[in-house]
Amino acid sequence: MTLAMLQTPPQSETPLQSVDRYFASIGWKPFRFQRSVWRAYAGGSSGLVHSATGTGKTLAVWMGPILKWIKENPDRSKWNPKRPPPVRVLWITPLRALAGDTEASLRAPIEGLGLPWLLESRTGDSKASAKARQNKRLPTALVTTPESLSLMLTHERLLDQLRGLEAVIVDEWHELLGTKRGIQTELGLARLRKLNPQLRTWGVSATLGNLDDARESLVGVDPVGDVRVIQGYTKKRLKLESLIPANMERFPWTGHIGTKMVPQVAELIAKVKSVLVFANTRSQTEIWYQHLLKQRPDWAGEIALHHGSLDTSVRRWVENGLRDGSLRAVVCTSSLDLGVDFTAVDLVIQIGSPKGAARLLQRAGRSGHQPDAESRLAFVPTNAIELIELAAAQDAIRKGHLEARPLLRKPLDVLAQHVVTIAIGGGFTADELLQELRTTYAYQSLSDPEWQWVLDFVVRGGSSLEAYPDFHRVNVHSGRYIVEDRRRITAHRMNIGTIVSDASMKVKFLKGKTLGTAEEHFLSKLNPGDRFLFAGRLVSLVRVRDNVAYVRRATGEPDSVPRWMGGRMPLSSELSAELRLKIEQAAAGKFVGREMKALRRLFEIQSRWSVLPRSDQFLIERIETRGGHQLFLFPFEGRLVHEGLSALLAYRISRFQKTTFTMACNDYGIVLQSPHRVDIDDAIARKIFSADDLVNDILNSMNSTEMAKRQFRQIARVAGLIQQGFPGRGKSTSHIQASSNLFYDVFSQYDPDNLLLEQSRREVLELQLESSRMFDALDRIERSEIVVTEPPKVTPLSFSLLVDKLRDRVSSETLADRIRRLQSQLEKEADKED
DNA sequence: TATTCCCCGCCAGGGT
Repeated sequence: MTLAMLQTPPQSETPLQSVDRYFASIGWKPFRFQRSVWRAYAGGSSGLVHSATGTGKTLAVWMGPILKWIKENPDRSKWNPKRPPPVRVLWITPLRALAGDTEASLRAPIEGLGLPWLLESRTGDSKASAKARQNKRLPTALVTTPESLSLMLTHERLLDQLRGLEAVIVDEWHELLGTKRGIQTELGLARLRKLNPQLRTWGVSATLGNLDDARESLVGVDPVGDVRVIQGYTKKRLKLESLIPANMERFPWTGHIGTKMVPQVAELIAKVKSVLVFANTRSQTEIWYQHLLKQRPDWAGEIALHHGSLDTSVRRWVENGLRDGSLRAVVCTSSLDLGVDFTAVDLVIQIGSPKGAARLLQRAGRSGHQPDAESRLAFVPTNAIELIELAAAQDAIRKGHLEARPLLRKPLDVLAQHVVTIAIGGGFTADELLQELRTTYAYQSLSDPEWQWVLDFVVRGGSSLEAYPDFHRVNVHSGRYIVEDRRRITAHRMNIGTIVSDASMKVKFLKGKTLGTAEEHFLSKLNPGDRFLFAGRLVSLVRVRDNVAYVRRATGEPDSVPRWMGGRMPLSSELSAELRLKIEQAAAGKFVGREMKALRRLFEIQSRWSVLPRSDQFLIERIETRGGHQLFLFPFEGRLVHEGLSALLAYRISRFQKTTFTMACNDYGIVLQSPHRVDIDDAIARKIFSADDLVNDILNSMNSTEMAKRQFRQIARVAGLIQQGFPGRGKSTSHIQASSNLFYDVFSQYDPDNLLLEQSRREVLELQLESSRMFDALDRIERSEIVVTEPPKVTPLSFSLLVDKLRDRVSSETLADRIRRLQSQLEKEADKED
């Protein structure tokens, strides 16, 4: 920072001139959109700014309040850095790690303009003393997380200060949108607006498919002043390319690791200064890291790993290495999708399916992280078919068909938590709070009975927990809801938040260094002495004690790579739709782009042996193998939908054809295998693809109770039925699952109308099974021409499904059926021997 | 014709 910048602006300067001078000092000329944001802000508007990452949105929004303040305090001789103004701006960011970085980038203009503002952050990482100090007097601008905002609302004495807040800015709003964290943020924003009805709300977001939802949920249903949606810098240059396998003919039709591409990827990495290598899974990053090192042993120390199971200290070290340019490449999961400005990264490599166009765009934006720099992404297929996905993603991006983030519908678990939060932070009366809640987009349609139910739930535990004082969390005194018990207040504060972690154990060296965490599930299957790859090292298990797995370095080959559970990322519906169009183009003989040209031979095999379906066709392939009769169906709707569909179809067919099915699915299709030949024409005639009665049939076809119970664990946690204990020292998940099952059973039996039960069933349908997408898929299939082929061999499209099925058996047949069938086979064998 | 399954958050008020 130059000396000139550290001076306060000359008295003669207008605020805008001061800001221009600041921008000039960092070598930028403000973009037109940035000035639009300032104008909107000065005019008292709220708004949402969206564009690709690395295009100056943060500064655009931040400068609004700064300009306004300079204008209101023109007498610069009175700017006294020792007496910073009271709190004025709250900046909310979804990542703890981002809070520090954000603070640094917001600080630059404060110092550059010589403002007397105090800027601080407050997250779970902050020292208790800092929080205590802030509780007495908040800084002029505070960077925090949604959870920490919630926590602040439990401190009554903070509320008075927050009344003086002029602006609240939510960064990376797309990241929170459509999640319970986003809902928690909405509730916090409503509270802040209640404290100061004139509050301006601004959001910063990547471009996404449902900007209207993003805007409305950000500002609430009755915003003060008008609301602008401002498109940021649009000229961000983007270069997407695929690494085409050197020998496409020999490139596997299936598989998801893609190590055949290691030499080509290493060559690419060698050509540039620093690279982010994104993989879809943590185990994949471990495998690729090892293979890259094997390919280039001289890169030891220059390449690193980054994923969510690694210890924080390791991750910070890696992030710093990227920042200062000392690392050549980092193999990571979406742990590096957000945050941390790596201006040094000049290439992003994506290994395997990007799953969605918006995600690909976001990742590409991690390179060339400056408005005038070009983002470069190289896609590395792990199997031949995947090349279609990049072709499809390019089309989706070009057409602006980016994924929408569907909003959640008034989840009552989050609401129950928030109500207790408000009761702690000074209390409320029922009508008053209801009015406030209905100003949020999420709860605008909250009905009176629902509201009564929530109040009843936090006051006396609902109708089934009345006998247990532990669940009488809120007291009512002459119409005012408050929490008096200090222990209960602390317990609530420790459990604020909507993220429910999986069961995991620390992994440590015997000497004490922590490597990270791994799933209980994975570690429990290992025996002492078993070798596995973890945190980029080969280690062997020594023992497990007190929820810690102790390991030592090992040599040789790994026996296994940890498989972390976790969400399954299905292909987005937008990308699926583009993919069906690409296949249709191929069917018409159009092969545009390097990816499609490379796939030409594969597509020709597919059409020779079977058919390449047009987008108004639905392909079913029937093949007989040693394993039995196989039906391959290709909705191209993503894994989650296919899981639901496969169970649904098996259920519907078995209602009128007596057979049992073994099923498997991937992002493209479904395979149903049966010991008997299924009369598919009959099945189609009997409307197995009908969307009628879908929900009932889904619930009957799957173990929906078990799914609901698992979903209920999260709901019970968020709603405050289960305390997970001190942060970082959570109770084991098996313990939490056990108590959550208990609640589930008690409610089912004694309180069947409990709205949290209803919520868990709904979340299973909407979130786990994507039932609305399933509905759309069936609707589309019903309108399509159904093409049934009998290929002579397993086709390129079917092949990976066949392999998946061998690996991952999901059977619809009961144990008894299976035993009977095995028995009859054995009898046949015996007959032959006779 | 090998291997699959992201990420994120979180307490603490009273004496010198």
